Amino acid sequence: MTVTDARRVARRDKRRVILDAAAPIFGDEGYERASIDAIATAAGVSKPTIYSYFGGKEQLFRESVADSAVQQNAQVLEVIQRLDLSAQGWLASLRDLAMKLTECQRTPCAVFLARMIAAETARDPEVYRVVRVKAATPILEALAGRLAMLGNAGHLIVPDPALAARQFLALISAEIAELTEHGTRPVSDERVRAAVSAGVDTFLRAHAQASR
Amino acid sequence: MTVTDARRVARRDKRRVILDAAAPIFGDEGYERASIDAIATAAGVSKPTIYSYFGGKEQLFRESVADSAVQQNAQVLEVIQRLDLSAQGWLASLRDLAMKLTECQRTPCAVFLARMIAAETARDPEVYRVVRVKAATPILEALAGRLAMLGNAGHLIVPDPALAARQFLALISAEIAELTEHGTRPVSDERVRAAVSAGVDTFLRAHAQASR
Amino acid sequence: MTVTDARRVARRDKRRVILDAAAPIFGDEGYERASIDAIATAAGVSKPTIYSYFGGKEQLFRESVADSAVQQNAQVLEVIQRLDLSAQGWLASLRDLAMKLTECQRTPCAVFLARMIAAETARDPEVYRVVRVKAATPILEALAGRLAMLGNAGHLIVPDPALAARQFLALISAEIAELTEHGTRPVSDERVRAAVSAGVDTFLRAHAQASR
Amino acid sequence: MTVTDARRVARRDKRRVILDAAAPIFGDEGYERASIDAIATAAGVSKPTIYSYFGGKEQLFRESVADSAVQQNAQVLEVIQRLDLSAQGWLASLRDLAMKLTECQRTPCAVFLARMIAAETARDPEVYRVVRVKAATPILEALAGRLAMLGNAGHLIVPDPALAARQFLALISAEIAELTEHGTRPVSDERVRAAVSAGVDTFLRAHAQASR
DNA sequence: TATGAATGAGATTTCATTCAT
DNA sequence: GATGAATGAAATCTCATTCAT
Repeated sequence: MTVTDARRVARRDKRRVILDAAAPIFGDEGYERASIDAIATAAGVSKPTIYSYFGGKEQLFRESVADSAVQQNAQVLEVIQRLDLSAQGWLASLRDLAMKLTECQRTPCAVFLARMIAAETARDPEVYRVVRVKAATPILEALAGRLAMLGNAGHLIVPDPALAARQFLALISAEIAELTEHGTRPVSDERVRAAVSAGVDTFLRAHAQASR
Repeated sequence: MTVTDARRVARRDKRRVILDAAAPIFGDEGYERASIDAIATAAGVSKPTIYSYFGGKEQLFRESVADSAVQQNAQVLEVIQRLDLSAQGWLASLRDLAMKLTECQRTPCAVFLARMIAAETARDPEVYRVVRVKAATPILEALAGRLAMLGNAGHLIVPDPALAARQFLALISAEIAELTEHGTRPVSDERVRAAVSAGVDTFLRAHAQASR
Repeated sequence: MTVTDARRVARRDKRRVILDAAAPIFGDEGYERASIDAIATAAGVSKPTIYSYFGGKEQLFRESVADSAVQQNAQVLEVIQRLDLSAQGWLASLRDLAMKLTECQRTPCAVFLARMIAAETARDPEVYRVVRVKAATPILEALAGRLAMLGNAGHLIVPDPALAARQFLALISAEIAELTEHGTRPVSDERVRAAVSAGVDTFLRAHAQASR
Repeated sequence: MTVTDARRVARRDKRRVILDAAAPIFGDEGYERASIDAIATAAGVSKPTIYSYFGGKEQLFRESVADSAVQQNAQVLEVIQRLDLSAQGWLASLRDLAMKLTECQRTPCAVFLARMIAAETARDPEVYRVVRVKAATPILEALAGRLAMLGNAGHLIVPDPALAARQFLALISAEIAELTEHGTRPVSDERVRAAVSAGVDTFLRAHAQASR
């Protein structure tokens, strides 16, 4: 490995350290309240270092959002790909998928993304766009694909898989915000499971085969 | 009318003027970026006047949220109460209700509330709570009541009206965020109508009578 | 009593009420920190009333100082006039006078005056001047007169009574500031008495007749 | 000298510059009227620099008082240590000491301290305490020690040196406040000398050997 | 390259003072 | 004559950003 390579790796490492420090602070405080000072301290670097790596607060923020979106995407895609399509297993596996997706949504990373989209998209539409490109769309497409497979296999009626995917996500989280008081109250897994299940039930009823 | 009454009215009017000026600024800029200066200028009063009426930025913000929640509640409740329960009318009226609710959700007032809940609840959980008490819960209960009536009338199967209400709202807005790119892009009524309709369709399929 | 007279009395009463409210607030907070609002509330009147009676904060302050000086003067003069000049009584009476003067110095009114002179004379020399005219000089002259009488009576040697008066006051308070930590600590009468007595002793030694 | 050392020196220098700028402004204006802006301008630095060095107005004030107390202490201790104890010299030297102490008391630094104690101790008792620890007590002890030496040498009768020290200071300044109208009027050295001398005379009479 | 030091700009908040009733 | 309401001006303090080492 050459000296230059070593430097490039060091750079990448420090980028990672800064991004990992930035996300929870942006997530907890919001864009405005989050101070570069706090991020620098948390990352164990000095402020000018952050400026040299990212250029400014806004850019750091965007990269932080994009980075979280990528992480979120990877996590969720893996979950989706595990859906069992077999005749015996698909139903239980779909319920399981719903729970796993809900867990992913309650990850600090996902909470951060959701908050930033809601809070900062009006100020900077790029925030929404980057999350859509790096997470929302791939996730929806993957989920739509899997639901289509369930349709093809004759387990469900899925005339519009993309729509079904969106509705699936909407239904399984329909009760979550109220249940957790927007993330300000801890809730037992039991109750989360019940809420998610109710969403899956409705989804299944809406897409059931006539015979069922 | 006595002098005191006149003063009380003047006070109330000025409160209104300030609240009306504050909501869009908080909504556009978020709590931190919104400056008292800007709100004062928009309201046509001086900064100290705002402090004398509301005590401080945080209190003004809370009152602004509460005020918007009350307005939102009034608007939505009126829409819900217009649901036609008759055998011939209920289906078209339910579709119409879904559209009207969606319109209410895209009102500046509702956009403001949604953004503030997402952005500021982590900082101040009271934000979520006041909106729940003054808007979310009454709206859900009213909607649940109406859906129950549709159940009683034999038009739909509604074993859990409160759940059905939440899912109804979730389904009709499942596609809206993506469609409008989180409110950053204008969208034709046509496309909104299609998105809402798809949600209603799914809801109906999930709650259909066996005979249908 | 005519209507006009009644009004004049009412005016004087309200002046008194305001002055009585102002002195402790100025005394506790200092000129800058004391707010007209607080004084108005304490006096049970509105701010504009204070402005109509006194013209402004600075004038209210000056009148408050002058008023306290007059009160202080009256109190102290009465104490001084009670000095017993008789051969048997003068010594005990002088000790008693020293204690009474010290008590007068620890009165809220006197503490207020002392603080205001030290704190505000640099900003407004008139503060010192008015206290000197209305309190310090009359008090010193009265005390000097009494000490001269003790000299004439042959009890003490007092070649310069005015100087002796100043030194008497200086000596009896030489230990007080340290003892009370500048008024921030309560101290037993016992210890105050001892400190004052030590001052009187020194004074007596310095002005003793040869025979003593 | 390393880079770190150079920085540490630079920091210390800038601290000094700020403290030197702050003392006269606090002294002239008092705590409340003194503005950080004015101090920053006088020191030739920006406001945030002051905040980074001292944390806030209150802390800057305390450090300013402590710093002045240390300076005052150094100055006065040096004067006291010069007291000549020899049989031929002590009397003239004591008179000289009294004058020098009076000059020290009229220094801007001492005026600042006296004013701040009187004006701000009620708000923050720490002000008095720090001055006592860093200046008043050491000075009194040093003076008491010297007076005790005069007693040991048989020049004066000094049964309680600490008390004698306090009274000495009280007597030599008994006339100063009135003479200078609390520092608002310039006074000839001649008159100051006479006032101080009168205090020393009384002190000497009170502590004279029987033979004298 | 990385950093300690410094700052310009702007935020909230307070207060003495005046106006209109 | 007395007051509720309103405001201009100024205070403290914070922060993103840059410079010099």
